[in-house]
Amino acid sequence: MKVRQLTFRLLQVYADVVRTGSITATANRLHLTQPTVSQQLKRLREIVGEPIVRQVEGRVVPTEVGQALYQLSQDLLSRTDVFSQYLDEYNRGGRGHFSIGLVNTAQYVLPRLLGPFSQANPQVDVTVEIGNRQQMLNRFERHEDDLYVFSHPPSEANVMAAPFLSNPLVVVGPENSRWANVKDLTMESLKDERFLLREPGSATRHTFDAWLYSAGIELRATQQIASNEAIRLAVASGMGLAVLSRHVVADSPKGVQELPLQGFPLKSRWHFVVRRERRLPPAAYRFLSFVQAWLALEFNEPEGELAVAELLRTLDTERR
Amino acid sequence: MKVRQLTFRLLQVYADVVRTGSITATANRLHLTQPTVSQQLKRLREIVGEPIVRQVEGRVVPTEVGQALYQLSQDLLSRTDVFSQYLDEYNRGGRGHFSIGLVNTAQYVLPRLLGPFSQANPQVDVTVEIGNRQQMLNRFERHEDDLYVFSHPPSEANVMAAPFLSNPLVVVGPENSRWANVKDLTMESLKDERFLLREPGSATRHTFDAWLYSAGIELRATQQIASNEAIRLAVASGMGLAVLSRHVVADSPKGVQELPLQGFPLKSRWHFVVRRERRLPPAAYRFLSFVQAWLALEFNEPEGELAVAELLRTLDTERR
DNA sequence: TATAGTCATAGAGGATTATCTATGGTGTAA
DNA sequence: TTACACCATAGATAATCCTCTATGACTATA
Repeated sequence: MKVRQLTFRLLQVYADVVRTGSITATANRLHLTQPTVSQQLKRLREIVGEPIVRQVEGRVVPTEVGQALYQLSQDLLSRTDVFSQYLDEYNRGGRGHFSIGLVNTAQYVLPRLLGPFSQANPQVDVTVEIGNRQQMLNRFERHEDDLYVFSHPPSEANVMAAPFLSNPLVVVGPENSRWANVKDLTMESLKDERFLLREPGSATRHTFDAWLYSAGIELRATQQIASNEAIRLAVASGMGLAVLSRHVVADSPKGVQELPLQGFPLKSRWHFVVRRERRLPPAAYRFLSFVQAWLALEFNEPEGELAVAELLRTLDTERR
Repeated sequence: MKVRQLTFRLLQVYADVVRTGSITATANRLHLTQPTVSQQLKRLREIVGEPIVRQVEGRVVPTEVGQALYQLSQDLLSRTDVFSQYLDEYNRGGRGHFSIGLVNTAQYVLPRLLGPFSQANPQVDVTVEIGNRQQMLNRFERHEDDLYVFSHPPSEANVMAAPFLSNPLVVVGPENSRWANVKDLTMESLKDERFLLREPGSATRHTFDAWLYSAGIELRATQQIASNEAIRLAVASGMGLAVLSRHVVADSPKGVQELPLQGFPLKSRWHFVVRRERRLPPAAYRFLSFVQAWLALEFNEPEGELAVAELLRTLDTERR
């Protein structure tokens, strides 16, 4: 058999001829003329190298080989159909895979979005990558993920960012800290306190450093700890103060409390970041849509909802 | 997905690209140029409507959709391959089906050919139709079978017949018949005996009738019985004499014996009969080849072997 | 035995495909 | 950085395919 020349079209036509038992009927059903169908059959016979139909009492009936061919056709066509359905589902975003890269702090919030999404879309497989800002930037450079969450989006051309959720940075101290009820508390008063800081690659650290710099303040004592969670525990045990995302504290606030420092909370927002040139997997698109709806319902973040909507609109116009 | 335009060739090329991870390598393996393969991929992508490969560190790797497509390709190609193998086997005659129509007497001999053949070709499915001459002629007219065995082939144009086995018709009487040892026994002596005859549609009857007519003899008493077996039993129980194929008697000779009548045995031969315009199934062809060999080995019928060889040769030249 | 329906074949057009050579871009590795 | 390997694109050509109309052959039914 000359497999190379075999076409799915031929199989489709052939299968219909076998079903209807008539060349003319198939021609009508498929909006072709009768000679066209005849010729398709002829070509298929040449490909197979063997007669596949013959006429019996005015009906077109498959030969023995033809029957085997018919079964093959049905088999192949239905499998192709399954794939086609998979494709549709994939394009609808209800199936498939995407990966999302998170900066550390975002891991305290994103599960609240990813959880419901996965529940609603069990066929979607999400890979979550977590690291500090610098690590995520590296992944971003290498195009390793489909979607990123940054506090400060990399300022590159062809990058789109949607600030979807506020990420207030607050100063925290241990429970019953002596600064807790001080009025008009300023950084000046705290500069002799020991501050527990994230490592330099971290976004939280970066933001705080920038603020300190612009305020012209230099800290006396600092200690570097690479995990928000470790910092929270250290603060609780009285090792010092720290600047953390309010979400980190809100998540399990035991042993620490927010201090009412002037100028705080520092405002920052998490951004969804995507590359313009990279085609976003439909599942990721669907996730963004999901987030948009969820923001309004659960997070009361109308601005974020708008930003995501805008992002989706841009993605829409870019992919066709 | 545009299934209509999908080709097996495209899938073959694509599958090879995925396996090798290189367009150039595939081009070499398939004896194509690199741009050709590139374009095939492009076309396949257009058919699928989705990117199917991308480049990662110099290698061509399938996307998520591409992986699903690869699996599909493997699946479809291997199934097609199975069909292709079936086709080969079918053409070799080692697989498939044919039907053979036998006149009654032949059923005493043909099992000795069909049995070994089926044993040697377990994948071949044979339908055996049995009837008297007239019934077989009807089937023959309607093209109902692939192959026939007649004593007297229908004299039609486009019919080929190969006399493959002698079918001597003998006169039989009961064991210890008083005619058994008579010298120079003639029909004249027997014309008062009762003869048990097959029905008029039967070939045996027809041959005997013709012989009687040419010999100018008319029988006194006859009785018609539609089965060779029943006739044999009736003869054994002394109801009369009969003309039967020697094969019928040889098969289980109890209670009857051949009478040494002058002019007997009447010579006749069984013929394989096929229509010229009908393409013989390869399995039937293989059966004829088998018979040819078997005739020499087991039946000592060199003439038959030659006739079958001649038939096969003609069939060979007619089908290409 | 007409007649209507069904299929095969011939001929022709335009569209699509398969394949090539030549060339340019891009990323990898020395 | 340079060189090389690899892939994409453009342009061209011959083959093939798809589809049509026209027509002839066969078959079953009225």
